[in-house]
Amino acid sequence: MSVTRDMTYHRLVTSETTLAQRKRQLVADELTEAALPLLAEKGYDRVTVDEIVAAAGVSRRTFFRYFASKEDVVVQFLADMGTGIRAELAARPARERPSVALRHAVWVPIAACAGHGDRAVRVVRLILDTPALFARFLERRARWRDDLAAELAGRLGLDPDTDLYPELAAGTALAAFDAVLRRWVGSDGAEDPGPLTERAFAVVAPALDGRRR
Amino acid sequence: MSVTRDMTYHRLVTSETTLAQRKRQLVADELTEAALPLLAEKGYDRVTVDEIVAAAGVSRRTFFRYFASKEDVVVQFLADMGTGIRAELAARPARERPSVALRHAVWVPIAACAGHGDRAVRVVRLILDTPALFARFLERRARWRDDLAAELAGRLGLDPDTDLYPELAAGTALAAFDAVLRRWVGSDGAEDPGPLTERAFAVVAPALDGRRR
DNA sequence: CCTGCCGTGGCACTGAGTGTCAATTGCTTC
DNA sequence: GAAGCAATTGACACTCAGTGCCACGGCAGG
Repeated sequence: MSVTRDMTYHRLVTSETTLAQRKRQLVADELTEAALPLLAEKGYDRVTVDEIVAAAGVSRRTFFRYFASKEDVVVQFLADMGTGIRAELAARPARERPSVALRHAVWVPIAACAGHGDRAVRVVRLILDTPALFARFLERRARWRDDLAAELAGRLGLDPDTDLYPELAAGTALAAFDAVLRRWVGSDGAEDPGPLTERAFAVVAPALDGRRR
Repeated sequence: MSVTRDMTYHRLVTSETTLAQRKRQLVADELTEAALPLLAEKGYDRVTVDEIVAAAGVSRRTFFRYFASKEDVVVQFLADMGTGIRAELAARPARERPSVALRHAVWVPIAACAGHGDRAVRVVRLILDTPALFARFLERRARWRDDLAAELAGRLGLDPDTDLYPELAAGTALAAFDAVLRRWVGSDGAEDPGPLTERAFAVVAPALDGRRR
């Protein structure tokens, strides 16, 4: 990206993020803040990009400099979650049972949702109910699975090309994630996702911890 | 759809499918036959719908009467597979272990792919490598999961609103499906999907057959 | 003051997808 | 065989997402 090259020397480093980066984040937030209420109220495909940019007060062209597609304005926040999940798995103790380590990894995005209350419920519902958004979400999820599988293979010293276990375990853990997410949004955020997650992993754990590889 | 109402009385019923339906299938096949080589060779997003219809000898407008989107010309065949999977699960003996019944259900689309040889390899590779197609594929897959979960709940007498098991089992079985499909296409169709499927379900079975619900 | 850099807006263009209508085809009925 | 009827098709126009290009304006440093 080569965001900043020369500026970095004299100023900041104090805040870990560049001024330009923060300005960029500001505009991106402005866009999403303008978009989400519109999309939630009228429905995804009944809102045009022109309406969004009009509400945000920027030009149409600028929108596509911040988001690669109309879908991304809703879904992009999932991107960094992927790294968060993998990081959590990497941070778990090496000898911890896979079912426990994976449960903590998957808990990262669930906690992020639960922490944002009704706001997150509305966004997730929008995603799950809009085919185009749901498809993008599943695409990201597939990348999460690959990340988790790679991390698992590394932690267990397995060859991911030979052994089916890593991607099966990752896929199974994310199946649990799906179930929890759906229940949670199905209850309008009322049901506590913590016990839900434990119940889901109780069902799935025998496959994750089983000795048969 | 109300395809035919009056005609059905006097003619056919012999072939179980209407003449109009077969004609429709003929045009649809013509389109896919024209599209797949083009897409496989040049890459999905470097082929326009205009090129496809030119190769097939129909108008652009007709294309969209047969396929709701450009993606569907590649992915549509997955739609009927969904019913096939569920039907297979419904046809399995009632007391068969879930891991076995689900393995047979998931074997339906795998066998369909394996039966079509190199042709299927190319299509599946195209789908897995093209983000837009992959996303659509995952969307279908999610519907498979819902179908399987509903069927499982029925067969086991579980309440799908209370019990997490049905959708977890369905999701886990499809995680196995994913792994097998990826290995199979990764080996250019050389690896036998049969043993692969058995290995995958051997890993996953403890969760599918476990008593902890 | 000038100069190079960057973010932005405006504009034109491609390509997917849809509504509408007129022409055509095929099949029934008189 | 001719008129009528339903369904399919092709052509045209239109909306909207997404992209390339260029010109304008602020803002740094010399």
